[in-house]
Amino acid sequence: MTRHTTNSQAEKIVQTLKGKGLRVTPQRYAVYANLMARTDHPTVDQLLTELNANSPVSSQATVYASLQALQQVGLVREVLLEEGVTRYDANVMPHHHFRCRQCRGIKDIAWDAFTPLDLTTLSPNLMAEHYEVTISGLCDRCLSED
Amino acid sequence: MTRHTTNSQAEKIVQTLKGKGLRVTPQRYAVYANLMARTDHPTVDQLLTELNANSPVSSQATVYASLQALQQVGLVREVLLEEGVTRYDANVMPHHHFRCRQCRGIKDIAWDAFTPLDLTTLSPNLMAEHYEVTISGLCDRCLSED
DNA sequence: CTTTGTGCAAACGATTTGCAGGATG
DNA sequence: CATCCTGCAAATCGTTTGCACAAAG
Repeated sequence: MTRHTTNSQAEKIVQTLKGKGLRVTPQRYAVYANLMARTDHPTVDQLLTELNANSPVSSQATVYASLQALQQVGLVREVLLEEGVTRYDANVMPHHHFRCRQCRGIKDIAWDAFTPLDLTTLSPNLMAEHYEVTISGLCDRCLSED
Repeated sequence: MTRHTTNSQAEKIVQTLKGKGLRVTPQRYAVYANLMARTDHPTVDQLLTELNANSPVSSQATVYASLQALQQVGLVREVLLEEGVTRYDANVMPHHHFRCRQCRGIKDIAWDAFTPLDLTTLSPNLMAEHYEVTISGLCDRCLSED
């Protein structure tokens, strides 16, 4: 029994990649599986460090390439909430983000946490298609640490 | 009569800078005045190009320094909506952003365009202090150009 | 076996930094 | 006139690219 993924989960990830027309390489698999297993939207550096923590799995350039490939087929997306920091997220369903102003951590907020906004009244000249809310404040951990 | 700013507007900007404890230099003034006069959240490059369009006003390094100084006293803020692109905004009042997925242009959306969201129901463990909405779609120009 | 991915190192672009001379209050 | 700002060039950081070899289907 592996620590983070059962065989059926692994197989599911392989099928997802194949279904999108991506070749399944150990590196690509590792990047996607890691992103799927976490909800903290890591940076490339964090991802790379964790992948290679035990044994070398992927080079930096390949992580970049993998993320680009995954992004192009819509399995992964970028999260931009902070200057100079690009984070990646395997949750491509619409959702909101909470960012702690102290520890800079990020938490997903369920899409239905809010009553849907009415985009039709925005402006007759704009075609609004999608929206997301970015919330800032203090997270549970930083609140209790005061 | 100048094109973009009357003398009283210029004086107001000088007073704003002084009020925040910033020395008023031609470069700093130019950066802030330019940002105040536009609503399109330019990048450093755009800002620099426009400032020096007629006569040399500021170096690149100084624009960066000016923006940093202005940001620290809360007269200017960053807008991050696109990978690798940092934009600057002299409108520090809370407001939302619309981003056109075609021309990549950005429009401000008034704060009261939406009924206020209820942040209290988010989670008992988070202290949500602020939020902003990011909307995407097609802007008026791109809609009519189809 | 053909196509695509990987890893390395060099290249790149945006931002930061060190420092000497110049302007501000 | 003490302090802070400016401009230049070099340094830095994240990301991309060129290319030879390796792996996937």
